[in-house]
This record gives sequence, structure tokens and C-alpha cells, in this order.
Amino acid sequence: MSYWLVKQEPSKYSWEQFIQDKKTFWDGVRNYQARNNLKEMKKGDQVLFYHSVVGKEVVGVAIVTKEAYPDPTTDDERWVVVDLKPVISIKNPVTLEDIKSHPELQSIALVKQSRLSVSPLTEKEFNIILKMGNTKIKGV
DNA sequence: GCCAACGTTGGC
DNA sequence: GCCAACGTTGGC
Repeated sequence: MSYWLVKQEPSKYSWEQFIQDKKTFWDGVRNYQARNNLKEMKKGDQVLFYHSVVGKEVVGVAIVTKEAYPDPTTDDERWVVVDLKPVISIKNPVTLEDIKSHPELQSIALVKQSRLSVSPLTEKEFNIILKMGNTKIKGV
């Protein structure tokens, strides 16, 4: 089981939209590092959903339902997408400020490399963020 | 809306 | 293969 964080601008694809859709394929990744992370995702991995630019906060948890496959929105075979399904909304969204001020979250990619749209998290980091959001995942 | 940081592209 | 130029992202 791995943990990830994905970013999206809510004006492009918001968590609320995602909830309504019940699932989505994560397209639009055009960065090799992010792409490589996408390829590493396994079915059942948990993914934090972060709103960039507007809000700048972690708003929900999703789960990988289908591993990387070619991006259907482009002919360019370099790019892949994964399928995600929303799991739970975070009660108290965890802001970038919160993350930056937490001593154990200083080294996550969201802080160090703000432009990377798909980044790995350790289990510990994942759990800290959930806890800060006052959110528990059923059965975990 | 600005600008710094970063990644990518393309000329040499 | 290097590096300057350019485009994009995202925090402020």
C-alpha cells in the first residue's frame, strides 16, 4: 500500500465535482516526474486530493481503482492516467499553511516542490494530514 | 496580477 | 550534450 498526493486547481476539477462524478480518470499530467509517480500507483493506494491556487488545502481522500493506462485524451503515448474514486471528504481541510507549520511535514513534495502535481507520501505523513483534518478512514 | 521557480525545448 | 530561451505553474 502506498500513499500519494495529487493536486488540482478547483477551477479545473474540484473535489466537489469529483464527488458528484463518483469517479474520474486522472488526466492532464504532462510532467515526467508526476507521470512516473502515476505509473507507480497500485490499485487500492490512497490518494490525498489537494486544491491548489484556490483554497490551497487538502480536501479529500481518494483511492486508486485502476492502475496506469494510456491517456485517452491524447494520442501521445508518453502519458498515462489512473482511475480514482472518492473515499471521504476531509472534515477540516488541511491548508498549505498547516502543512508548512508542522515539523514532520517539512519535507513533503507539496512544500519542497510545489509544482509537482503527483507526489508520494509516506504512511506517516498521510496519517498526520488525516489527523490534522480530523478525519478517519473507515476500517483503517 | 505579478513574479519566482521549475521543466522543457531547441539551437548550436 | 550543453545551455539559453521560453512556457507554465502556483504562492503571494
